[in-house]
Amino acid sequence: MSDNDSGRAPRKRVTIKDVAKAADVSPMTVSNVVNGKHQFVSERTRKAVEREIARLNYRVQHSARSLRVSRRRSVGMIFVDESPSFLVDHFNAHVVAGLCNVLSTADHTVTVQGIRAGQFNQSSIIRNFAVDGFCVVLSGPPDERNAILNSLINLDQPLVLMQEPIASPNQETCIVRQDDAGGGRLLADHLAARRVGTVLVVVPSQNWPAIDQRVAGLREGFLAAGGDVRIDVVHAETEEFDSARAAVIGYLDRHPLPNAIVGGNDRFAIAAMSILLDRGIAVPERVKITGFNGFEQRRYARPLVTTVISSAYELGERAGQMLLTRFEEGRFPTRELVLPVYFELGETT
Amino acid sequence: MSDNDSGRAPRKRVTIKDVAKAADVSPMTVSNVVNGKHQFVSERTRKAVEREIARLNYRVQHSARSLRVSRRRSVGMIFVDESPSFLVDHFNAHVVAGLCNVLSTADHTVTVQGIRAGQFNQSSIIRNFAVDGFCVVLSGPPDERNAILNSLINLDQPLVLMQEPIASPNQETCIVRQDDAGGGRLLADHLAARRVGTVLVVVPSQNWPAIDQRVAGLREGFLAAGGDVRIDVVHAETEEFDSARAAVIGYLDRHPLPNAIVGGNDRFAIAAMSILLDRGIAVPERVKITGFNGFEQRRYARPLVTTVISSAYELGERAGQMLLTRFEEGRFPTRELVLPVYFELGETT
DNA sequence: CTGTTAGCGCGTTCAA
DNA sequence: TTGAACGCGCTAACAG
Repeated sequence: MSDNDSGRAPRKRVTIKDVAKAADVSPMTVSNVVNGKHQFVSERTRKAVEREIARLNYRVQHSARSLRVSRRRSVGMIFVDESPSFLVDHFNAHVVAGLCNVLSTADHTVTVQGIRAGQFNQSSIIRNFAVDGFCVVLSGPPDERNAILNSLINLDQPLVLMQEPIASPNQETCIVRQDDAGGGRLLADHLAARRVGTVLVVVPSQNWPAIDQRVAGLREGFLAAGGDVRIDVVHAETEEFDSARAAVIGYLDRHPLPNAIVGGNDRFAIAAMSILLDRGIAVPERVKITGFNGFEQRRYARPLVTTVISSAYELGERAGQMLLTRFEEGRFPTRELVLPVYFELGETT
Repeated sequence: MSDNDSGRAPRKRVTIKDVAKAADVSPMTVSNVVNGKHQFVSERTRKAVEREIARLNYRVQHSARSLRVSRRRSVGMIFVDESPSFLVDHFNAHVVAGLCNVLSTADHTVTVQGIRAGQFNQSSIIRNFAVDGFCVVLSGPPDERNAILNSLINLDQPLVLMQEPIASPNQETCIVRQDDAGGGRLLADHLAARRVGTVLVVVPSQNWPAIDQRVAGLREGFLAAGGDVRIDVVHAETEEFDSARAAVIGYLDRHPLPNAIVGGNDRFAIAAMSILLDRGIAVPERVKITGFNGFEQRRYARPLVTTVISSAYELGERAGQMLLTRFEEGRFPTRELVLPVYFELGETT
């Protein structure tokens, strides 16, 4: 392996000084080489320094550099979510992936954390993040979200709020979201054209602003389409598949079959559909079904659900870009960015 | 919002000194309060200091603290994966969630990064991680994995390797994995008992050690069960649903229908099943199907696939615990940890 | 219980 | 093109 690690004694950290000594130059020169300030270093010394860096296996000490330049090259990604498996949601997973990939290209690092709304203020976790900015997905009822938002703002760092329907409250915060309400309207138009008269909407009881927007858009769309549509909403206790199923079963036990079921996301749509199929109710003939998000998992269920496609990965990328330009240019390029969503016809309508 | 942010001038950073001055104590006392060393601080001064901390909105400067104590309280989670959406895989998502939750409880932070095998050594990204240890999921062919492993070892930091079948190469590295081979054997036993004579195994061409283990266990199991089973393996180009479908279609075009199809994970199993259903081939009557992992998404497809359950979340938790005790006690409690897997009967066998 | 001193490793500033 | 001095904010070690 490396040439001289016979013992397991913790080798002393190799510093810029050590490299300087070995290459017989000043520490400053090493620093210039490390940071690519080649204007200040002759080709020959640079080569020599680089050789010593490799030989000694030198790596910069980020805490020292950060302390000096007060820049961490790092952003914190926070999910306020009741579920411990906050990343299992595909939306979240895509956002993180997009964010990470954009930021790592610019040599930045992403620190992830899921946290329950109730613990947010107690927890020192967020305050302990050593980052230059945050990207946050909030959930929970409006007043709780607001309290968290205030804590975040008090951190006094660049902040990207994902999927928040509110306006950016100040210069230091920027909204990145998709047009969820528009998605709801697309679904309403589609269903209205199919003469749907009663709709069941299935959503988690955990309050996600994006899902609220979808439902609001749905209502709005039906209203605009004229016709007299009855919309019932049921709340599943948790985000889980069985929880959504239970909510639908509860509803169906007490109400006539609706003409359509709209899931707050594809998982909920598929859960609802599974019950209809269990009961031999034909989809889409007797009941139409639509979901929301359009991630790959939707392919597992048949018939394929009609949905509205979210660009979650791109949302993450955009958030990353926003933060990067905020870091480089001192301000966000825009206070709000809204990505479009796309209607995707499946076999369930 | 906060009481005095009239201007948008970047407020100067509040340091321990500022708090000390305001509370009329020495910086050291503030430090002791911040770090909970209450033995060294009287109740009264502590209260006073805490009041000033809150009033001035003081937060510790982690780079300074880290520089001083040479401890970052942070770990890096790395996925060597060809897919940019590395977190969309439920296994990975669960691992991250488990790791994050355990570590955040101990006031540690997790930095995530997905990286392509080919870029690993070029990239300065990993070297730039300011962390106390790494948790890594490797993929790719053995020699490539080995090269990466060596780079990682050269970082000279505590290292947890997830899902690697190898033995821990040194004191600083620890293996955390599940018994994938055992899972393969469970599946083989089950299928052998159902008199399966020909098996198609569908795996991604990207080389995941865990999947190799599953297949090896499967072979072993069939061998042990006696009988003369023919096992064919097809490789899907990517990890995607359609890619798996294409691989299965290609196989079926050239071979008679196997008695069973085993997916390297549930997604692959479900993709294979979708083709059989398209063609009106009865599952499980004509072809039996099994998957691997048992995450919730498996519920979307019907019939429900028989599978082997992975405890990915727990794997992440255990990795976190390993690292924490390594940090606190200077050594890993064990060099290898193997979690069991569980057979889960579905409707496809 | 509280204060003082010193220095972690780096990069900026300025002088050579 | 290179070097020396200094200090970023914090805490270990010790002195009071």
